[in-house]
Amino acid sequence: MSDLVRDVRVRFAPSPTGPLHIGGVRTALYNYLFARKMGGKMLLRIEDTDQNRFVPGAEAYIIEALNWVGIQIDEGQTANGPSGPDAPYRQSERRDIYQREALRLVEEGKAYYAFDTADELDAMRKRLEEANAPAAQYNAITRMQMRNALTMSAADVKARIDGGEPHVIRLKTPRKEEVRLNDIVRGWVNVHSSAIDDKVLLKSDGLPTYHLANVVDDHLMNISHVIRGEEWLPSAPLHVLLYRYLGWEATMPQFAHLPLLLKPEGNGKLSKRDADLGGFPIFPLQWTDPFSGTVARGFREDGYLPEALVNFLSLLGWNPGTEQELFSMNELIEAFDLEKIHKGGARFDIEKARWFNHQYLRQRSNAELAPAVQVQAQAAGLDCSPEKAEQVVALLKERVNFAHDIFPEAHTIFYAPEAYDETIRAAKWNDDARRAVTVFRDALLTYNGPFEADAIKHLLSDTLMQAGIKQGKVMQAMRLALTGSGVGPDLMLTMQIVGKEGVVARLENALDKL
RNA sequence: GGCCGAUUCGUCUAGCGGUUAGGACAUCGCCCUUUCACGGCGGUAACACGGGUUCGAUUCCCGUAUCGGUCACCA
Repeated sequence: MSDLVRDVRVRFAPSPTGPLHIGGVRTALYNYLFARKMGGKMLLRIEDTDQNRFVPGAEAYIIEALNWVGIQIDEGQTANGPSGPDAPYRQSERRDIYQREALRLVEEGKAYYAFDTADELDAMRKRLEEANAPAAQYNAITRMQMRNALTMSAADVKARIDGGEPHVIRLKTPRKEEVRLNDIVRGWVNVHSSAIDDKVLLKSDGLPTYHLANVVDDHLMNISHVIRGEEWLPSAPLHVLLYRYLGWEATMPQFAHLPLLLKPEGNGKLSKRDADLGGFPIFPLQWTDPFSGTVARGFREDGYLPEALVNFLSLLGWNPGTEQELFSMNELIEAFDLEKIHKGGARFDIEKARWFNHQYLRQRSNAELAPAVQVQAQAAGLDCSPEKAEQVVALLKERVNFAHDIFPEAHTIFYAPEAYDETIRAAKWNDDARRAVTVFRDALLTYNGPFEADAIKHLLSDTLMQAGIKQGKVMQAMRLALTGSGVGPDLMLTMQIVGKEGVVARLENALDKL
């Protein structure tokens, strides 16, 4: 580790093989929080070195998803193309660079050409397994039985390459060497080089594998910290070795391997299947698979607010050590600290995400939420003014977790009751109740004041008092008459929104049917 | 299986040798309220196990168990 003060530069480097997994979103978030906290830069690099797994639309999806959650990219691939001094940012467009470095390793004797076919590799692994070898790998021992530059003459190798025979470049992993790595999250990790095999660096299609590409790019892009998922921990020592062989160890980035997101229950890491089973999303945005047409739900489409998702995700694997639970993005940036990232995996509990959504939903203004109600009302063929929508929001937003739950919750406002709750009717509908509804209706008929909750409340209590009826005894019945239900939001406000004519009509209908 | 890593309430977590082991979600109860919800208050609930080290271990070390990751010309 260097004591040199180095500009913080981090990258999020997803592979465009489909929609971004929620764990990837968290990785991106942690990178972003750290970059902002340190006054550094956040890069987005597209790791598309596997042509077979390329999925159209995936890159655009990733960019849109990051944008939606509020992660700003300083350099890298954007919706408008590459932006920054190290372009291009798609690895498929940087193949010359990787080839150059791979060749350099070959020339320096740190890597070598290999010509083994897939079948030959399979046979080798099978043989080793049957021989009960601890691990079936292509390494310092087995490579001498394979078809590569170490077992062939230079002339033979050259002839094969010149003749166009498919070949890869493999790392010549040292036989005995302790590789150490000081991970910010996990501390020192030691791995013996015998556990690292002769990984393919450059594939036969001329593109690099992840290992080569990420090391080369992180170096060239001056990445100071590699913050990535724990699934990379086992290959981190290999990357250290690569930095060393490429002569870049002095400026090697620091590593921080993040704990995984686990299934809500049971064993294993969080998968799409868990999401489907649990009825919740696992992708930030809805995704339509371009091949099958299958649609996967997204947090955004499911009604989650981006700030809620961010807050929820931020606390899955990290905690500032205070008892604060609600954090804006800026507060997260302020509080974020790589040292406080946990080591253990975190189970994904959607209940908590819902609670966060509730918290942020209630912070949104009525005007912001009103359109959601209007759209649903109109879709249901109802007339709903912006003013009415706002009133409905004001009345109900604290009762729900999602904006789209407001309209259904407002059912008793938009629709006069067609049926009445039988239990409440049996318990509360009596002579006093009928009389209360009658006198209130009569009072309403002659009432000319403003039809607002406060005024309605006074009118109601005055009327009931004059009729000698105890208000508490009949309110439940009044609610039944007005809404058909025994439960619901504030009745006076409900009446205000329904309007005087509507209220009178409902009362008369109740008198008729109850 | 080899290698690497992890292990505090059901869940997310605080804790970095001495605490009545704290908070949040969920759950239960009470209060508020004409009802439900929100909100407020309170309750139930955890240091995986076994050895050490120490005056003293949730905390440090070693085992065991369990879980996870990884062992591709995928990332």
